[in-house]
Amino acid sequence: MSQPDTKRRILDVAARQFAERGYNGTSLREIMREAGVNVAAAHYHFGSKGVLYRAVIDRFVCRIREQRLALLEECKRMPAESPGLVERIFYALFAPHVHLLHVEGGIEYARIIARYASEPRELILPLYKDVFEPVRQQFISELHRAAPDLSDDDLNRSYGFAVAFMATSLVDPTYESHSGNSPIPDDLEGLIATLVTFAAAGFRGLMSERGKS
Amino acid sequence: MSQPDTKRRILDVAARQFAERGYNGTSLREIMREAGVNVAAAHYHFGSKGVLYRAVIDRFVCRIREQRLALLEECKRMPAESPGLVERIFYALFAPHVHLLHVEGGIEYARIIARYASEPRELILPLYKDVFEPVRQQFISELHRAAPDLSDDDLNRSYGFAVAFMATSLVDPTYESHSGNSPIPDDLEGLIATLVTFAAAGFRGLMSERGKS
DNA sequence: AGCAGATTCAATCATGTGATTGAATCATTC
DNA sequence: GAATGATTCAATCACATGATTGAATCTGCT
Repeated sequence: MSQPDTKRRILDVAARQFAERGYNGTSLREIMREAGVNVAAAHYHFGSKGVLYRAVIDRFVCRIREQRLALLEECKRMPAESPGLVERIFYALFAPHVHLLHVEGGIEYARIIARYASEPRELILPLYKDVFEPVRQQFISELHRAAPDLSDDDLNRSYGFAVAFMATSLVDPTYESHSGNSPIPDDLEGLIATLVTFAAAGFRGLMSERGKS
Repeated sequence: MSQPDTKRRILDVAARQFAERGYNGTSLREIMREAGVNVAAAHYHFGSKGVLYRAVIDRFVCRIREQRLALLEECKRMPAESPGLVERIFYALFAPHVHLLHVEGGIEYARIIARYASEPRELILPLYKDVFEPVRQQFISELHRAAPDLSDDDLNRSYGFAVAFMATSLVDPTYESHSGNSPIPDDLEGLIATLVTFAAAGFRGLMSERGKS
């Protein structure tokens, strides 16, 4: 390679711009200008804008999936009635995502994921089928084991709630305008603890509410 | 007017398309084609694409704000130690939004709000300052009254969590692919109850967690 | 040195974009 | 029924978009 690591530089700049303005709000030309490369290089290395988008995500999505499933595996070895099981399940969901923020490029990934549901369907659907849906099923079945009385609908909703506020809490564009701080604190472990406490308590709230009548 | 209610038809079609593909994914030409009107009509009636987007939102955003503040007013008249106060606060946040789904055009509005944070900054920032931020402050101060020991950070996070999963739970594009159902159930009251239970329990979980050490 | 394959480049294609213009059409009022 | 103002229209502007091409350049190998 003449330029050192052109491909990597494209990926870095693309990640930042996709995170900032979304897929439709970002143009290949703008990416390549910031990366200092010709527009054709993007097509040479990736083939199309859509493939580039997917490549940006693929740099992180697999590692985080592995970490989640590994943590979930530990949960599976716990008895269903273990006192902290629900907390551990949500920890397995949140921790790998939050820990990514201390990794180079992790913030960009988190912001891309936060706007994931708003991106063009044809872009996100294959990603969902390949990666997110299998993970989701594992979590749902583990949540079911922890709360066998909850309906499928309640389980699906709870998981959706957790994913939703995990993703958006890290990137809330309004957070800085009311609180002075960035939505991403220095104390990542504290943030994870807050996420886990809220999600587990909410989930347990549903459990006891359904147990009433 | 020659065509009956051209302006209204533009707003309806624009709402559907903005909800489906977002601001950058939607073109004026596509809107006007579906509405059966000339492109220039959009500029005649609204002035620009950005103003049209704002007009689409403004049709609903005020009514829902009034409803929220009215419900919150009732909370303010309750003593801080009232047993169901937290639930009523979150009810005031969720119910007006969910009830919108039974109103003509309400689903489109909900979907637009769900992708709100992903839209271009210059579009959403004025809307946030004008409408969402004042409402947010009222809710935060009421949550503070219900939980005086929680830090500002916890209050801000809790409110952000609640808004996040309220908005996304109604429009999750993947919901139909795992559960058979639409994310919007027939039983809106049941959905509201689920949202309230989860949010209030999560919030109370934070309260008791912070009270420990 | 010279070859071959990988990489980068400027230039261009076809299409789509928001916006604007000025003429045509409509509805209303006197 | 003519005049007036509101509305709609086809046509066009200036520019941005993703993609492609073929020539130039670089790199590593013999």
